[in-house]
Parts: sequence; structure tokens; C-alpha cells
Amino acid sequence: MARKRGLTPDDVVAAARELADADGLEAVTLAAVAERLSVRSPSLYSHVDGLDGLRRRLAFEAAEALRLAFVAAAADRTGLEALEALAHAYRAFARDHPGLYAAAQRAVEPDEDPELYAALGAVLEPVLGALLEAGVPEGELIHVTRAFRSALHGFMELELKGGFGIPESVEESFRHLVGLVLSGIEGLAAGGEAPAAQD
Amino acid sequence: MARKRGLTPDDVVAAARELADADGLEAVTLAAVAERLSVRSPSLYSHVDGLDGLRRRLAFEAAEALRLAFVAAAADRTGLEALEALAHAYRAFARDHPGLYAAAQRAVEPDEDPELYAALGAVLEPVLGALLEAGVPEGELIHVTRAFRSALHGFMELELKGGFGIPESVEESFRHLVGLVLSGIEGLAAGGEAPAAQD
DNA sequence: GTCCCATGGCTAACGGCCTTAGTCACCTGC
DNA sequence: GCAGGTGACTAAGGCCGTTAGCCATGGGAC
Repeated sequence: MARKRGLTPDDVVAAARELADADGLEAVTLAAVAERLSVRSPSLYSHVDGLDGLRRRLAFEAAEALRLAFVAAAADRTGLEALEALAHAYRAFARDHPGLYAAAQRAVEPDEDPELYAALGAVLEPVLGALLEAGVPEGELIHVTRAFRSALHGFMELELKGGFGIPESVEESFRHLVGLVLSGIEGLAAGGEAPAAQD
Repeated sequence: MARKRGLTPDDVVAAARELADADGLEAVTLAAVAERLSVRSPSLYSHVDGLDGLRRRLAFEAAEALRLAFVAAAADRTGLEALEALAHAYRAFARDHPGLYAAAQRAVEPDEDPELYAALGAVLEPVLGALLEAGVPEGELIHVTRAFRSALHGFMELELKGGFGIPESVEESFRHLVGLVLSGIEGLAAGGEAPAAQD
């Protein structure tokens, strides 16, 4: 019954992923994953390097999935239009895969885990491309990317964790946020300097 | 030696707060707090309702501290200028009190803990006031507030957790973000409708 | 001044978690 | 048909939160 033998690392990660999306990333415990696979938790160590290793695997999985969603969203779109599509793809991803999304937020020092660092960085490439197309000066690219990411991440963090008290059209709030950020980027691309509060 | 007798709930919360700011909110464990107070962890139950109760107390503490920081920042400023000051006060608070800041992010359903919900909501009042002064239409107030909060929260989440790989002038990135959001709000207040990506 | 009892510490113990060490059965390759 | 490695297992230890039950202290009532 069940798989008597022959669990693979991918099986373990897949189980963790399901668990994360269903019950939250914090529910991904070796005990829970093991139970889901009808196995005792020490057995998982044959396939995955402890809880930390599993989390790292999940982060890779998440980075790649989000990157693919971005690539698909930006396909045959450019500039601001692509940015808008990216923003909505971001939200859709976070809503559809909350656990995986949370797993992608794992922060890593570049010299601590270069591989994962690179994978997480690759996610942003479609964003960088779209920003350049939109006319953002290269010198401000880092700042604008960070702003774009901050806005989206902050919103999803609040939405997913229930930080928005009343469900008063979260959808529309998101559109407002995107519009606000995009208009700022647009102005910045046209005008050159940042629009306000520039020291 | 030390306090032989007479630990108070406030002592416990204060110890937790120090621990949170020094080592991160996840380091706030009953065992760690107890050790810091030279006491065994079961003793804390006399003063605080378990780990959850302690976290709740921390959330109150955090909400009030942040609210005060906001009130101070907005004092004798109005509109966009006040918003800019609020933004910088937000970042300063998060940087100075990372643990407390994290504790403030605890999400609560309105009917689950109305008191805490109210305390957390009160934090945003100075923001609402400034937005109104800045000319944001009342119908869009919720959305703009959410956008403002999302941007700030997302940025700090990324900054504090080390999500910005290179420390390439995080300071300047933040000014960019603030400028971008403020210009969006400004345009929205003047123009009426949201600037882009509407519908 | 004495007694009583609430306060606020404590130890003991349980269950859950991650993890390591050591064991054992099966499947595969020779 | 045998040997060995793979991948499961049990046992055990450490850290966590939590509950139950104990006991000393000290302040207030008389």
C-alpha cells in the first residue's frame, strides 16, 4: 500500500509545497511532511538535508515558478504595459500559491548561498527589462526596481496575512497601487529626476 | 540578588521587547525571556498568558510606540509634507526597533481581538489625516492608505530581512520610493481619477 | 503579635518538534 | 545465489511551550 519504497527528493519537496500552500509555510514541518508521505520523519533525511534543506529547496522551487509566471506575463508586452502585467501576475501568483510565495521571500546573503541568491535574483529580470523599456534611466534602475518590488511585496504581505481589516475591494486597492506606482515611473522616465522628496 | 520577588507583567514585556529588538522577534521565546529575568519559564505564566499572550502584549506596545512616532512626525506639518515625514518616521522606527516593528505586523481579525484591532488601526490615523489634507478624495482614501502602507511595509520588510542584495544606497532607494508614491498621490489629488491602469 | 492565605516563585512531567546514531530488510548487480 | 548499498525504521537527546501541583514568603485581619 502506498509507496513502500522509493521516495525521492522531489516527492518530499512536492509534499512540502502542497502543505505550504494549503496550511501556510509555517505548517511545513518535517513531522507534517513525513506524515503526509506515510513515513517517519527521520526517513526524510535520506532525501533532504533537514528542515533547512527542505526550505532551501522550496525557495528554489518558488523562485523558478515565479520567474516563469513573470516571463509569461511579460511575453509580447513592453514597457509600462509589461509592468502592469507583471504586477498582476505577481499578485495572482501570491494568491494562488501563498505557501510557495512565502518560501520565495527567504533572504540570502550573496556569499552565503550564491546559487539560491542567483535564482532569486533571476526572478527580477523581466522587471528590469520592462523598466528599461519604459525609459527608466539606468542610474535609477536599482531604486525603481526596489520600489516596484517593495510596493508589490508589501501589498501581498498585508493581503495574505489579513492585514487589510475590511475586505473593501482589495482588488481595486491593488489596481490603485499599481496605477500609482506606474504613474510615478512614467513621470520619472519622462522627467528624468525623481518627482518629489528628492532631498 | 536580582529581583527575588515581585516580577511584574511589564517587566516581562520589557524583557521580551529588548530581546526582540536585539535578536529578532523569533528569538522571543518564553525560555529566553525567562532566562533574561533569571526565572524559570513556567513562572512567566503568572504574569502573561503564555507565549501568545506575550506576543499580544508586544503588539500593543508596538502599535502605541509607532503611533506616537507618527504623531510626533506629523506635528506641525500637513499634507504631502506630513506624509513624507510619516514615511521617514516609519522607516526610522522599523530600523531602531526591528523586533517591535515585527511585532506590530501581527494581523488580527476585527472580531477576534477587537481591542488589538483598534490599537493597530489607530496607528494609521495620522496617515489618514495627512492624506485628506493632501486632497485625496474620500472615496479613494482606503485605497491610497493601503498603497502607502504597502509601499512602506514592503520596503522595510525587504530592508530588514536583507532582501536588498547589495547595500547600494538603501537610503536613496527609500527616498525614491517615497517620492514615487507621493508624486502619485499628488497627481491623484489634483487630477481626481487614478492616473493609470484604472479599470 | 499572630495567624491565614493569596501571591508568585519552584519542580516534575508531558507532548511536539528537529536531529543524530545505529539497525535492519530489501532490491540490484554481479 | 550472494554482497552490498539504499532507504526505511527505532531509540534517544535536546529544546520548546504548557499544565499541574507544591511551597515559602509576606501582608493584612484580627
